[in-house]
Amino acid sequence: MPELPEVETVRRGLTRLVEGATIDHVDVLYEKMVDPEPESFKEQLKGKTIEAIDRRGKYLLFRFNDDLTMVSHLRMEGKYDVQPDDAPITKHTHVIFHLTDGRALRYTDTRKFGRMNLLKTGTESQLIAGLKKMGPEPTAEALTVDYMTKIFAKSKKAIKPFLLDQNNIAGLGNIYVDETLWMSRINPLQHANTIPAFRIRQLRDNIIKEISHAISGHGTTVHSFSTAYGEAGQFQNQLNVYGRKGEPCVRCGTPIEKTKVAQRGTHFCPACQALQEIPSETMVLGLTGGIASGKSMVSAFFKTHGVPIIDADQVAREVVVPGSTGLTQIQQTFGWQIIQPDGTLDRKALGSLVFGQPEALAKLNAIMLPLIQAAVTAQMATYRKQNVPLVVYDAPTLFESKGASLVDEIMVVSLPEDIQLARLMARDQTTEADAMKRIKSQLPLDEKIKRADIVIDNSGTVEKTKAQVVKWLDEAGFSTLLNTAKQA
DNA sequence: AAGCCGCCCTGTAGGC
DNA sequence: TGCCTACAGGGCGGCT
Repeated sequence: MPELPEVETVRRGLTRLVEGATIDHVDVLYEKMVDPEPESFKEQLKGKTIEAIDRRGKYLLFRFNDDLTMVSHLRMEGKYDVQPDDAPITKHTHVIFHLTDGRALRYTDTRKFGRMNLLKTGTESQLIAGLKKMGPEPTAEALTVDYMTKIFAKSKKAIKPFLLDQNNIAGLGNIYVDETLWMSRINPLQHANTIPAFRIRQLRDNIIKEISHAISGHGTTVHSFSTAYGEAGQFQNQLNVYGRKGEPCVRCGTPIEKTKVAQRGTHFCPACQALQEIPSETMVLGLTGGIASGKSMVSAFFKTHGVPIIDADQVAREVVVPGSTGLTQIQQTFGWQIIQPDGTLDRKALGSLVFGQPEALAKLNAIMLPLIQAAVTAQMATYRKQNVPLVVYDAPTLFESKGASLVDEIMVVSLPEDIQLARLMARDQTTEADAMKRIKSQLPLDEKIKRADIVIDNSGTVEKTKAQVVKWLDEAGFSTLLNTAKQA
């Protein structure tokens, strides 16, 4: 089912194959496919040369000499291919453009949904209903934050059919809508006018990014799409939710669900993309990274800009202070030996009990993780109530401790392993073997990067790292925070 | 006016 | 094995 990236892939392929070619004559085998009626359609195209092939949204625009344009929509299954003129025709071939060079450009379409309209060049944007009202192309230049904000405020529609509507944004279809909503953590049923400003911005960035990546990957092959060369696209290997019903969410591990929204099969993660009854304008940024990666420095940098920090390590200590239910549960599970004479938790003793003991560690996690999650969620709720624009959740084990679905965006501080090793050895005065063991005990960096929205490269100077954070703050719409810090 | 639904088509997967 | 139904989904026309 071609969406914009597939149509663009077809356009590029066809341009290489038939630009400059001249039509000898045309056969129309399925009359309803063309407009005007076949006799006039064939007559007008006789002897015309293909000067260029353009695209607008999911429409192809064949430009001929003498101000003639053919608007072609592939709909669900339409395909073009170029064959020697005498090659046998297949069952679902409906239109054949015989070229003067002995080849033929053929249009095949099993379900006959595609349409071709022939008209005077320049009139197509008025005469073709779909082109007349079509929204901007999903590029950084055409799809502005201002425009998005304006159209979202005006519509009560569920976001899924809203994005499928070509009058709002050109080129998105069922697959890329599911994908970009997952990337942006928006429930497909969320009403457009209830989506907070920071999420609109995320969604815009993700749409632009996803469409351009898909074009680079020559489109997605699901069911039947193939390029003009008859090759399959590559992008289906990069889909995160579409067609992945029941498989774990790449980000948080919750099984992907499939439902029906606006008559369309709809895939989403029920944890990451929860429906927001009372949408919050507060954005929570999850900050993580490997040991000695420089995450703490980035966290401190946010703090100097007045961004509140929720510190996962600190919360983990708070939920086991003397008298807490957390400490009681741990004592009941592991015995009095983990309680010090002053009533506090003996971390060293507990550590040695669970180190290298998967079962004991699982028991400890079963006690700790829900307590930490509850405490963190409560802190987030407080900030939301105060309408704080940005909060950072600083969590070294964000993914391992199931924190990924609690946050709105994930930033990973990244460092090549050799530099990380050197920094860790210098910081903690440990041996190489010991430092390596600790690095290897964590989720691998490339796995974290795969699940991240933003990666901060900390292999350079501190200033270079900070500059990347400043750039993100600016692009994410928090430039006022930067100004505040400068004045302070 | 905005939003919802059925229709256009055919092949295929899954249930019984 | 075969028959039946549901499903795939882009865009448009018609209805509320």
